[in-house]
Amino acid sequence: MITSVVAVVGDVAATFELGIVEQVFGLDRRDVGLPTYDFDVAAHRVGAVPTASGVDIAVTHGPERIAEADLVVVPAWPQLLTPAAPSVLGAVRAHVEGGGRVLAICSGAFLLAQSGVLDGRRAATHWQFADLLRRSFPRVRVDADVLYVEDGPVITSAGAAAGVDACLHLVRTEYGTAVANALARRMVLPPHRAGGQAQFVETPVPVAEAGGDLPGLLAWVDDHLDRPLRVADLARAVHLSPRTFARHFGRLTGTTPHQYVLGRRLAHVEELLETTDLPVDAVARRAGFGSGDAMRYHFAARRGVGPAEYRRTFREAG
DNA sequence: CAGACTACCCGCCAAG
DNA sequence: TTCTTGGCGGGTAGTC
Repeated sequence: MITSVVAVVGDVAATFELGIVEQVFGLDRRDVGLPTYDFDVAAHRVGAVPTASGVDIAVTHGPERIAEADLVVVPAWPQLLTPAAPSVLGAVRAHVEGGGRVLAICSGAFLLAQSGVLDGRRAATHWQFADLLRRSFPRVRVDADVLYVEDGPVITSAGAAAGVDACLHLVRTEYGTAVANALARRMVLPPHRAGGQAQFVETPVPVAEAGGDLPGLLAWVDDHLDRPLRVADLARAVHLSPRTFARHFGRLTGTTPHQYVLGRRLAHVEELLETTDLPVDAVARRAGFGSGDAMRYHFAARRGVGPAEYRRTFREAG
């Protein structure tokens, strides 16, 4: 359970990325049933921190705040290879070694890499910096093609907006799909941005631009998950050949039609497990799986636990 | 849980 | 020429 969150900034703060973290962890949204956190911003020393636009941020906490946090977020590290203060790096390292979680957005992966917590781990960063990160920290397994990566206690994400997906993913793993969806609704994000993959997401972000009826089709799929939804049928629904449909689908969503449907089904399963007492087999059928066995197979593969245990965990967490 | 059957999907390529 | 389309093969993932 995460109750205390600290965002770490350096000599220059990135307002957009910091704003994402503030939106997710810094605002009181108890009115819609969302959890609240003790949220602070910390730097290597207390005082004014400039932003790229010249507006200063007043930072009132030093590195010692990191030790109190359950979650450390690095919204960005615009200094890239410029080393962070040893006190900050040490605190981040100790935090992870003590079992704490960290989340980096965009260039924030550079601070984590400096601290050593990315050694041997998969990591994402902005595509613009992926090569630099790889060359500078050979022990980090940089994945330039994903929105975000979760490797043990460490989550790293690509460019700024992917930080939103990473934050939602973290909230989902800590508090469940229902809470993450409520947060997404409050932030006016489409629910399917909240993907459903356990370890990493290839790019489950449908972009509502050119692509004919695809966005509409995705919404329709979400409302009819209990149907068979074969790829050939979906292709016919938008008047494309299966081959062309799959190509457009991949370009728009970064995943394949079948994998997308599977992801949506699993997300629905999670929600039903959390919010209803339906038997597991009934949950499977409602989510479009032909059998409980088929559903358990995928659920365990992506979530690491079986559906029954998943439900028990969330019921106990209350 | 193994095995058979089916669906998926990605490289390839000819055609428009 | 360059780009998109859509059929095909066949290895793989998914289903029962």
